[in-house]
Amino acid sequence: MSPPSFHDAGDLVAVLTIQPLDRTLDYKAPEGGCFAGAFVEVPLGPRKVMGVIWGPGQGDFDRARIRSVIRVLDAVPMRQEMQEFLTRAADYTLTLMPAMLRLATRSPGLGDPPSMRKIYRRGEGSPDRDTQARRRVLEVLGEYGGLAFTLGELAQTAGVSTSVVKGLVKQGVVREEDSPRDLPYPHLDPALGGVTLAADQAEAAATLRAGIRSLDYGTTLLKGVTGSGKTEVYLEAVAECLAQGRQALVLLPEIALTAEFLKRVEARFGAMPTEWHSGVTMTERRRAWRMVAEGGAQLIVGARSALFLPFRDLGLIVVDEEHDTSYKQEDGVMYNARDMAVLRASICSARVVLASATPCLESWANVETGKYARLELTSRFGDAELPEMRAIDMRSEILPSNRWISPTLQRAVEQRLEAGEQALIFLNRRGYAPVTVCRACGHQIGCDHCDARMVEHRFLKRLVCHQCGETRPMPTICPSCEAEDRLAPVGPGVERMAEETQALFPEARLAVLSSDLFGSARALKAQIEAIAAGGADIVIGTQLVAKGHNFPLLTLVGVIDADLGLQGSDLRAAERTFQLMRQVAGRAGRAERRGQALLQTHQPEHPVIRAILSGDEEGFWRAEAQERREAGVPPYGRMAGIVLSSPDVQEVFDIGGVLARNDMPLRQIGAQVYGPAPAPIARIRGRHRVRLLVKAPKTAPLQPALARWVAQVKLPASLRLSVDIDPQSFY
DNA sequence: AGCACGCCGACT
DNA sequence: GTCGGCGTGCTC
Repeated sequence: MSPPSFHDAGDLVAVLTIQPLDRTLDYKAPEGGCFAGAFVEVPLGPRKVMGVIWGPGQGDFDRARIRSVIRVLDAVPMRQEMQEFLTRAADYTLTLMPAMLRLATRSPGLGDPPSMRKIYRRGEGSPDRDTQARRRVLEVLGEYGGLAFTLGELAQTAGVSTSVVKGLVKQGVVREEDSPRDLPYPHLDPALGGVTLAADQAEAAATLRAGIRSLDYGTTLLKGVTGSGKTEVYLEAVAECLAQGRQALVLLPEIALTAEFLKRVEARFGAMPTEWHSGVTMTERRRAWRMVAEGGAQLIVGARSALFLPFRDLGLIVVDEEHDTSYKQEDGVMYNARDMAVLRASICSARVVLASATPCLESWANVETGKYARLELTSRFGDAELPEMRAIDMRSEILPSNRWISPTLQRAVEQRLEAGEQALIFLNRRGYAPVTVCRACGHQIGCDHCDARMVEHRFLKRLVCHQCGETRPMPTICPSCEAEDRLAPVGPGVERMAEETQALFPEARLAVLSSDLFGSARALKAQIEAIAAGGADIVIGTQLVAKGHNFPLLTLVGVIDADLGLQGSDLRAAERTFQLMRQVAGRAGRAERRGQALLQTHQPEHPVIRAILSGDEEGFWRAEAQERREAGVPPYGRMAGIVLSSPDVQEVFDIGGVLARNDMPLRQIGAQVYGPAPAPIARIRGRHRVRLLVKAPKTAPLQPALARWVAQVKLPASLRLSVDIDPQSFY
């Protein structure tokens, strides 16, 4: 079915632009006509903007004032399924269409003609004078029969200067041609051998392969403990998808994980896949975007934004570590990549594999209702067992003040060091100390722009606001009472744990893994590899270490504060703690040696801690599901967060109050409003923030009701309103 | 998002 | 009388 075309004189087209208007605008079709989906440039007021031909014109605007599309851009037109995906994603997240369109056009130079470069290949005849340098150039060209080189490549391979090549070009012996700079990616061979799969892996892989062959939509939760070989299994699904000639997408929660994954893909398919994330250069990004559209990229590995790439024929989306909270975009367009993956796949008849050792409750619930299929891998690869889990009851440990490593944990670390093994000290808190307090007046140093405390980073010798990123040098004088040298760190962060660990084990080699200590993903990756190779005795890390890195020598995990995530009244606190603790514990004992995880806790009888220790996963989820069902919260009810922000405190509370009082549209669908209350961070970058929460029954049409509700109130220009469907966290 | 239009305070 | 503050509204 070809897209509608607009080729007659006087044809009107509706154009969706990337300007934040909540509707399309009519234009006259360009000279030479256009098809629906074409990327175009249109005049808008005094400017030219990019847009997409969305369909036939509405015809509700004064014809005399309608202007013409300026030109059709040289890019593969947007497919109908992408239009549908963007529309439905916008409806779901209550986002204006132009914002969705911007997500789908994140390619540099989208409108430019294909960028060209000079390439060199064998021409006719032989050179006038035969020199050694010239002969080498021709040898190289002969050796790689017919292959083209860039000037630099050719000169370097032949070991001559570029002027030799230029000389040969002049005589026509070497031919110079223009070639598009954006070339297809190397071919991945799905038939190339993988590793031998264990019985349960092979069975799961066969099921996934059959799903791919169905050419129909379907989502499968692939659950397997750390080390059970989920990656090998879903790579089989990728292989089947590539064999069908369709494209595959693998989403990873963390850029730092891509390097390791790329290597595994190369080992499995004989070439590197296409990368897409914030660390990819502009040129590579342009090539990737074009090749995804043209079909010159078979497998894309990337961050959540890769969901909006212009796939030609997408057959499979893998969401690795599907429970990971970083899949939820929290600013700009607020979407959950896991849910959007399912939506996208359902539109283009693709399969989805959600892989995790600790799936989120939403996915469990979807399995239960039959929306998702479930596959489980039980055996750990190489017969490694799950670590032994034990609590250290901090109420009976004797510790000096400002110390956090209990004698019990200290002894355990000692034993591992003596055995030549690695230990991990885990604390999910960056920096040196979370609070800096003045001993003279009790003042706690806070950020000037946010209602958050400044965190001391001794490594940087600065105070850092973890909310807005604002930093300032570590003061020596209390900003409140001006007492000198009375500022003291309170509480532990990883940097402080490193200090304590070094004092306890002066001989040990330490490595600190915290996201803020690395300038680049590359530096982090190098450090991780060094640790894996035995370059450290004790690793001290934040949740960064929980994310799927392999440390084969690591046999002990000590969790400094297992209660940390249980504080606050966050709906998902229990779930998060359970997942994080299990993942961190999963770092221990991968190969031959069984690992041990020790959890320092003040409440060993807390149901979550007990569930973690007993390993009764099903029991934990059953209890958690029961509680949420009773409370009518996700996944058994629906929620939305509305954040109002303004430089004026009075204004946010006033408007928040007005919204709360005019809740008729919500009451009509059986929903309730809570608030307004100060948002979790009551002030960010000088803007005061107020939050309202909406709770609705599972089947209620929440989004249209929210839209009607918000539309009742006239918002002042200084006030910003953002709607977050399915918020991840709320206090 | 830009950018113009438009209605009220301190200046040549 | 005019220049310019940024609140409000439009862009096919």
